[in-house]
Amino acid sequence: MYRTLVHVLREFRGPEEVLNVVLHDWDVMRTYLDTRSVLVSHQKTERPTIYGVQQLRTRTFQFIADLKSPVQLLATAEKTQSSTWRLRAAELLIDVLTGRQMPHDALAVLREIYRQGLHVPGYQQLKLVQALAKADSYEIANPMFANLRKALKDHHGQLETMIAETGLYLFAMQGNVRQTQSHFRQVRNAGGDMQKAVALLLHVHAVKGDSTAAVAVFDQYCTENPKRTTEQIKPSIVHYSSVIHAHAQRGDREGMNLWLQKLAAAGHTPDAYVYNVILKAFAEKGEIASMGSVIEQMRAAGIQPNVVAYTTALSALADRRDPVAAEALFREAVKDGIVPDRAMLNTLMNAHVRAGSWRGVINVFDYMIKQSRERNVPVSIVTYNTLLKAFVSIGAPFSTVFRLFHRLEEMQLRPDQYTFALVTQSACDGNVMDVAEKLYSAVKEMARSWEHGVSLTVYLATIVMAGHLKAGNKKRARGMYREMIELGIQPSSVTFSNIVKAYSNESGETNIEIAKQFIQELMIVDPENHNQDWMQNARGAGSALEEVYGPLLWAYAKAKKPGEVEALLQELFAKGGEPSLSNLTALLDVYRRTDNIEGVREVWPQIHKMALELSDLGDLFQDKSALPSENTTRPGTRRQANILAMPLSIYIDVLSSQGYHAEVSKVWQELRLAGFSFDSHNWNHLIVALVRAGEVARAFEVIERVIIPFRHALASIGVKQHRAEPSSPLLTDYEPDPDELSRPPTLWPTGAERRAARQRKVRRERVLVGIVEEKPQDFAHALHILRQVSPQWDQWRPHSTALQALADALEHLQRGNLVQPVRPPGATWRPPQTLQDVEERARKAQETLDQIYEESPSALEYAHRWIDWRKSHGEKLKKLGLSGR
DNA sequence: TTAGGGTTAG
Repeated sequence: MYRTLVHVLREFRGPEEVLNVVLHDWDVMRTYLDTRSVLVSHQKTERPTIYGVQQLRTRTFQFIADLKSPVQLLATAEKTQSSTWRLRAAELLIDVLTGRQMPHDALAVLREIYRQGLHVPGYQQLKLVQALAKADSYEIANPMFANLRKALKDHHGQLETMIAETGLYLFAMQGNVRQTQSHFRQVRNAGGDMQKAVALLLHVHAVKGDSTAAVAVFDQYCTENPKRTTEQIKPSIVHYSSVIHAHAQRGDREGMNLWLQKLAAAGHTPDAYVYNVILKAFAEKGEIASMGSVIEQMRAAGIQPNVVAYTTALSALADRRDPVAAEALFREAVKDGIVPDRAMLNTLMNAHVRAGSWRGVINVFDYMIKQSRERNVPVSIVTYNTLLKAFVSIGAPFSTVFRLFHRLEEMQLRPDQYTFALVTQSACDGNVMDVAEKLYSAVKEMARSWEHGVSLTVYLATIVMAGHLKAGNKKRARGMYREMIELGIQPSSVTFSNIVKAYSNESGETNIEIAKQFIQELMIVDPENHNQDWMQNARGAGSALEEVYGPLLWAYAKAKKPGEVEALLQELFAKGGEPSLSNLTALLDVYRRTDNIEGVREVWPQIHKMALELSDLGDLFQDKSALPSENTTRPGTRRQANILAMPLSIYIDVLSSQGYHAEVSKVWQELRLAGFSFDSHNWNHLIVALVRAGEVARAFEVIERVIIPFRHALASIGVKQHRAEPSSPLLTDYEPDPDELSRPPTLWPTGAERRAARQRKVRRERVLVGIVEEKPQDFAHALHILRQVSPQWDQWRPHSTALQALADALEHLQRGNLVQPVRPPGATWRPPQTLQDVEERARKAQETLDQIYEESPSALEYAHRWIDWRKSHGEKLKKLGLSGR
């Protein structure tokens, strides 16, 4: 009867009337609705005949959740309803909202009823703490739990058990091992639910990546053997999956496989959670192809990838700095029926942040703000942290970042450890180390009590230490390192990498030797002290080794010491490291610097092959055509497949300087056909290579047809001031503005450009004095401005080495000479033999000049400007030695 | 489906 009544009321009177009737008949209704009632908690297992109870409960909750503003309703009721009514309403609303994972709405209800001088029972509040913890809102959940525990400390029985269980949940989710263990004992002693308790104890070790501890807990408390001790339980799939998670978290694939086998042997089939843990392990290692096959397996097993699986895959694409692939996958997810949530949108936004796609960042952010207004749910600190990261990467002045940081508090958003890390990073970048130290101390102080939900991590300590190293203050860096050890913070491979980098980058043999010695000491295995814990991370020991050895490898490469590079690589591989794009490129570079063409020819194919494997994203997509194609003339929208850019520049440079011009052209074509894209450095190297090949007209053409249009297209993307309210989080949903591409290319520095540059400078200064205040409501405003004053397109220009080569060639042609190709060692060049020869060459030189005038007028102007500039600055240039780019 | 998975910092 109630089921029918509730439906009819909802249909004809709306959700408010549903609530009214439920509260009016509360004495009866609570039997069906209250979680603590016998009917609800046992109906599933013991009273299957009254299954309608579950339906009534689900539907009623759903209808009540449809209320526009529960807080408003309670506020109005203050004048019209009794305190009993209001209290019941609050309890019910909190039940409904926590149950539907809307803890922040539930919190608003709690605050309102508290304002009215009424108090909700501890049960609902503890449930709310758990829901907040599940939503990662520890900064709210922790103080709330601390207060509740104090207020309820005299209660015994059920509530006491629930306090212990809530604490267990809260600390397990946060990875607080000590508190989790202590609450686990409390739950056990109070006779709480051991299935849940063991799962949470396993979970805390999983979060920490401590697989040894997880296995120990499993062995102690779980057994498939029916003869169990009183404290043992029969493990469920949840327990197995936590142990798998623990292994995944430290990048231990063998351990994962072993526990997958155990899970299967116990009669379980991997579910969505298990698959997602595996997926995450591959995502961390950047193994896109493996992720593709896991997703395929999921589908074959009848488990459709859900929003979590897609978010995991998106984060792998964000790590690759590939926002276009991320957008394509996001689109495929939506097509697949996924409803994107906050985490998924944050990940998409982060993909843009990592790639420096500022327009994409602002678009997703604006979309999320719009959504949050419509749904009346505030945007979380995670989103603001991601935006803050954009400010830090674009190089926003510290004053700007600091203002934004303070604004967060005004907006009642609590900064967390990520926020502090980002602001501290900005302080280090701005070389205000005393401020960085102060921020560090503030976090250290907060971390002393768990209530703040902020912990002092290896990230923050590494940021500050690296800041001191970059400022050249080794003494303070050492101090920070000592403090890490004293506080029991395990330094990571990144910490060590920064130390190695600092010494490797300094000139002088001693420093490089110190760096080498430092690594040797790190590698000494002492099982007693567990002193190699730094190697354990989700990306695996190989990646940790790579991070530590990397800076030294490059230092030896720059110092032209191929023997040292080779020896170090061998050592790295012997220790368990693997050939990577980065370490092979260091080897390629040292061979280039020492003119070792055989070495180059040996390494390049390995790099090429590796890049092909790494850049293959196809497996991730169901629809293989979902990825936008290459070779579009619009640089902002190309898939970022430029992982080969640096080794390619090195390779081209070697080949062309040794006279192997046909090979340059061959490799360029091959890579283009394979779908790789080239960056500005590649094109500039190609210009130099073409001049070395005697192909001067084609060298000019590269500037005319590639560099200038790219520069122009990228520059004009920043021109638009207007920010429309986005209807989609995807940039690719917007038609490109035809104006952006059709405007004729301009040269720098023409009058107009110079004016524009001046304006940018003025605007940048306005940013410095606090553009943040201009639109206080709009957090992304400063980024919107910065994006325009900090032009990423500036690298799309002819570099000085390219201009130098072109200018030389031009003058050579103008004197009537042909530009002779560089020849391979041993090949001979025949000088002109007769007068006819000379005339013929002069005629050809004139032809080339004509062709350049005809086809590349803008490029030619660049070269002329360079020649003029070189004449006036010739002496200075000689002194400077005309360094590289 | 009230125990487990995804988002942000070096």
